[in-house]
Parts: sequence; structure tokens; C-alpha cells
Amino acid sequence: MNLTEQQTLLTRVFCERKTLTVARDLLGCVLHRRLDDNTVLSGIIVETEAYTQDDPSCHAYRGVTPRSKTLYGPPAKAYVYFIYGMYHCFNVVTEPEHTAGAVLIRALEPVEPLKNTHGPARLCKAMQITRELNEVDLTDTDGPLWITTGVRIPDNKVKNTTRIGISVATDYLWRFYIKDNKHVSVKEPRKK
DNA sequence: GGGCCGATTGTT
DNA sequence: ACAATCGGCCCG
Repeated sequence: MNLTEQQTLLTRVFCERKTLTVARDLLGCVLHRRLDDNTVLSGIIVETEAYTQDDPSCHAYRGVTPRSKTLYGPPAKAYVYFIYGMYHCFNVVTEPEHTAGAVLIRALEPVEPLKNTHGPARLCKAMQITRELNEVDLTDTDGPLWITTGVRIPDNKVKNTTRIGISVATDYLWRFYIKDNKHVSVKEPRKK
């Protein structure tokens, strides 16, 4: 996979759609991170998961809280949360404002000099994404974090499975990844 | 204020 | 298989 194709900036409209659609369509899009010293790190999205307000495993399931308010806010913003006392996970906010939804970005195919971007916490560590970037506008190329679109992964290259690491709604097929991509975090969800 | 648990990862 | 490690959220 390469970046020679024409890339266009993510739009609010792209993210305002159904979370499952956005999760599938974010495959092949590129995440860009500008560091304080102005260097830019980039990686191709190869694995995603959808979370919605009707989904018992979603942080927004029990309504608006200090943390979940980001999920109920406008689409195309970053939702970054802290988990297990040591890790961060990065999501793209979806659905119209006042409807909660997000796509967890689980793995990137790194673009040099990035590495170790397989897994939601590893990719945040590699791209230096912390809660400081919560609610950042992902359609702003002048900001610290944005996404470009351009390559659509054909349906025959997309696999969907159950999600990783959750204890409820374990039967939803809401995880998407690019088949045969070696940077996907795990091939199959852990079996019970 | 207390206690439980988690959208993970690295080590045993 | 399990520990690390702490913020969010529920309960009282």
C-alpha cells in the first residue's frame, strides 16, 4: 500500500454517517500527527471497531458523563480515553451531534519512521496521542491530528469479525480490518 | 468516600 | 494465565 494516490481531507459529512459505515470506510484512510517540533508522523488505518450509544460495550451507553460527552458532540473530532491505568486509545467521533458514536482505530500500517502501530494503545504511544488531544478537530491540517481519505479498500479485501477485549455485546460483527495486512493487531478475537 | 472494573499489553 | 495501574462511574 502506498500514499501516491490523491489524498483529500476528511470531512464532517464523512463522519456524520452511521458508525458502522464510517468504521468500514476509514480503512485505507491516513492518520497524521504533527508533533511539537513540527515533524509529521503518518500511518494507514488497517483495523477499526464501531461503538454506538445503543451498544452496551460503548462508553456512551449510560448517557452523558464528563467522559462520554465527547461522543455526543459533533463528528470528526478525536475521542481519546485512558484505560487500564497506563494506556490511551484513539477514536473518531461519528453520527450527528447529540447522537453518540465512535470508531476505535486499532492498528495502522506505519509510514517511515513510525513503527509498533499494531494495537490501539501501541499506536497511541507511537504517535504520541494522549488525552490532551481529546476533542481535536480531525479535519484541520493545521492542528496536531488529522485524517486524509482517498483510497477505498474493495469489499473483497475487507474482513469483519467480533470486537476485541470487551465482555458484553461480544457477538456484534463490528470490527473491520484489511485482509492479509500484516499490521492488523490480531487475526481473530480471543475465543471464550 | 469506597470499591469495582476496564475498547491493553508484556511477561510468566 | 496473569499482573500492572488508575480514572470513571456506580452505589450509598
